[in-house]
Amino acid sequence: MENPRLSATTGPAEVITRFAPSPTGFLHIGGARTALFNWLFARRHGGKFLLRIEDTDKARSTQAAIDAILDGMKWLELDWDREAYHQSHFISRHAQVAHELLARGAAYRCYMTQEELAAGRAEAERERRPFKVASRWRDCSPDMATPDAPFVIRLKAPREGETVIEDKVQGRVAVQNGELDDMILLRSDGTPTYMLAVVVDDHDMGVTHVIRGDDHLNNAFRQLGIIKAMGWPEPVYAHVPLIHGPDGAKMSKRHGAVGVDSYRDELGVLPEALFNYLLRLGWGHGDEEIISREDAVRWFDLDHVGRSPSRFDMKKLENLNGHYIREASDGRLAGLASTWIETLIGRRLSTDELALLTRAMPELKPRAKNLIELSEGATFLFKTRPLDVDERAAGLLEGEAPHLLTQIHAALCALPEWTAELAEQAVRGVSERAGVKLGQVAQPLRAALTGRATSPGIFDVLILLGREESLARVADRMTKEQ
RNA sequence: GGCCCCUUCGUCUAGCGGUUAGGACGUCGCCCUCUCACGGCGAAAACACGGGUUCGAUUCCGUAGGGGUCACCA
Repeated sequence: MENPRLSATTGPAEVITRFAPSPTGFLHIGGARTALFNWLFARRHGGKFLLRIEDTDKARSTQAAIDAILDGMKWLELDWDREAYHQSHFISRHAQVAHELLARGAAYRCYMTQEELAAGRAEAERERRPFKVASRWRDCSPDMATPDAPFVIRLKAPREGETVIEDKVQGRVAVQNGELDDMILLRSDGTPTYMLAVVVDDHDMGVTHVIRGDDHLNNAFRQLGIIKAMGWPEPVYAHVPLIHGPDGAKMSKRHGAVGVDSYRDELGVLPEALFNYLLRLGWGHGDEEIISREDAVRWFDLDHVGRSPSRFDMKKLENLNGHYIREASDGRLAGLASTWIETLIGRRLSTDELALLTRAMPELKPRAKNLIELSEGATFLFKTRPLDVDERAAGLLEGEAPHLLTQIHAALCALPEWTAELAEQAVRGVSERAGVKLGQVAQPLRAALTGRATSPGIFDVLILLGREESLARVADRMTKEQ
């Protein structure tokens, strides 16, 4: 369906979207998706994507939180246009609009006290009916007010009729105006409320499309009251459903990782994987699953954003992450993994070791679905003898193993050249002579070389470790001569 | 509780009155194979329920279930 306001628009109106997080912690995974959708929509239409930090709640806003949000945005490469705005810089403008509304008779000074409000709520509670503020100051003439008493400025909300939003995601949503009460625009200390601030800022910034979480849909009706009273153009709204945890409730701390920083720093997720995952959570483009940034910008639209909330699925994110790890360059992955490896082995990696890690990447990559697994799979390269051996590897080194390893050692020692092909011939030769399957020989060899029961292909391991180190590790597990 | 929104495989989704209801993750089986992965092939798996319109409904209405929101927070 067409939005009448849009079709009435003449000229090439530039699309302007925004992401307006409140800096009370990290960049929330849900916020990241909201930011992503806004970014995509703006880029898709050649418009602007703005960032505005909603820091008017000074008690809860911190610089660290602001930094965390900017950091997360940069990591996901969601670049914004112009500077990062701070809502707190505009409070006098907000107050100005509140007074303009007052002058227009669209708002009024309300001298109700906290006690009166509390009493009203208690009464509503007792009568089991919803509480709506009904201020007796609404229709008073201004001179009746007690000049020195503290007051708030409330919007004179319409009481008849209904307010309608043609939401790009939710469709037509209507609410009876009787449901809306006179919300506060300016607090008794003169500071603006969120409801006023967003509307004023969005208008001043020229925001054309408000794409945000579903949890703001109810707010939109009240915000529209301000917009109409000021005679400003209504933005196009798109309220996207929230991301839920596996249990179906709004994503929160108890669901584990909610900040994008923990996906990067604790779960070893690549930004392109999270980008792709978040994009597909609540939006689809036919059967496409692996979607590049370029295609995302080319394809993104609001029409295909789903109307129902979606559950966060770590398994699918990891699958995507595995895909992007396999796609990533060996050098980049080595750089990323080195940090984890260094904490695993308790020391820094040398330049040579970083080069070795890069060389090993083609064998390591397909075996990891996050950077942690990638790093753990690489540690055998950097361990020092005698190797620590895990339980399963220890089992592989029992019985006939030392005897077989002695033969392997002899065969490998005899190699004229240290190549995977020759090593394979040698090891196969040992298994044939011993009359056992290759696995019977390869597994003890793997345990001796890596201390683990799983690793990259054993002949690749031999090459990566090199002749000297390989032979020494095998020798450590051979039959001990008496 | 009032108001608002939602409902296709376990999960993310495609579908826009007629399809053997498609894909992906996950699960299971097989293949590949020196282990684990990767990769390949295949399987099980969904339109919440009840009505109504229609020759026909995953589109309409109720019910149920889920979610969101109800501050001098944002």
